[in-house]
Amino acid sequence: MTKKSADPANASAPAAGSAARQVPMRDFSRSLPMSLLRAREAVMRQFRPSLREHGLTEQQWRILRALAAIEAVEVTELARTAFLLGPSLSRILRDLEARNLIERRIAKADQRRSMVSISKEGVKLMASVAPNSEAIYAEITRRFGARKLAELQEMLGELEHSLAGLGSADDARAEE
Amino acid sequence: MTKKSADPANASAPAAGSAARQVPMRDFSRSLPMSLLRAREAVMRQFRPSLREHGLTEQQWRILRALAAIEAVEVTELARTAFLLGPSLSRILRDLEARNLIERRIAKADQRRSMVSISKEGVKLMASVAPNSEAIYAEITRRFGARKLAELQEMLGELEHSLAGLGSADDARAEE
DNA sequence: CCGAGATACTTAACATGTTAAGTGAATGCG
DNA sequence: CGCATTCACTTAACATGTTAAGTATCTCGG
Repeated sequence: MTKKSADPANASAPAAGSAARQVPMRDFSRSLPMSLLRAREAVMRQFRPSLREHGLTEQQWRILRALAAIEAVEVTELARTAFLLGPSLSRILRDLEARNLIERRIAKADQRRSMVSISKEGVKLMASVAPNSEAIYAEITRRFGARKLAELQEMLGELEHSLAGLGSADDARAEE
Repeated sequence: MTKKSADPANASAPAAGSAARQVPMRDFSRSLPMSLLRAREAVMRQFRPSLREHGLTEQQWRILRALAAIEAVEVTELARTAFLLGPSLSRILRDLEARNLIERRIAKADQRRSMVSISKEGVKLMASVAPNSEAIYAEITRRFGARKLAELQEMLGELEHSLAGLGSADDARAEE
């Protein structure tokens, strides 16, 4: 495990065509999406092993947490809360229901909607996971600093807000 | 757009088996992983349509960008640069090679390693995508503010750094 | 009433994330 | 030299992300 071939820092000879040089791009490792991806991965890396011990994925855990705070929700509303796309949620709910961690019933007023709620078993599972999860979060907070953490989340919220309504709604360009 | 706000006619009866609200945790929507996820999604939502028009996924684009800066890399090194796991990279490289966007050859000194490089077609494709991509990035920067963006990325880097070496190496707790 | 359009999901299809196992090639050590 | 280890990937298997269709239900104008 010595050095990995060359050092890519300098040199940077764009090889074949000069097309790449005509459109110079930022150092890709410093792009915002990459920064966000790496930071999130660094955080999730802490939680995954604990969740895995309880047979839960990150998304399943998100759903249970979202359900724990309310009586029942429609699937669409749950998708927004847990930040999952409909198809993902649909699959996960099917599995969680098969494991008896959640319950569903059709809304009486509207046969299209189904109301989802956490089951007693789901609550028990949560109770066995939550302490560990909270401890990990506390350690992260301790390492990074509570104040900085709040600042970071504030900035993330602002970023999200400043991009709201750019590409989310179809801009109806009629450009085809 | 009928409002779905409060109680949709069924008045959400206290529900016989409702087990919610028994495991107190932080408001889950304010957790760090969720903040990071939402922020990243808000950003990527801007890029995906453009990439899609060129038949590229986000990950494929990351790989091409990483390759554009160098002559050739080993797969393992590329995985680190593009922040992809081995198996994902393996599949994507197979597809990119089939599309003639990259090239591969076995390293002479070590038959296990394969050196990957971008092809001329790959460079051409990049040249057709990069301007649009840069424009989007510029717009994001404009909206959020260049200084704040730099600050944010600084903090993300610190977060990543402060968590380095927590759960990455197996802690061999022997706690079971 | 009725049928066109909107809603609330669900399925399908393809691509990636994630972990575990497999394969072939180098290395190190007795 | 022989062979167990380690390495550098690749496959496999399952779960989710992402977009497009499909299905049943509801709403509303005529």
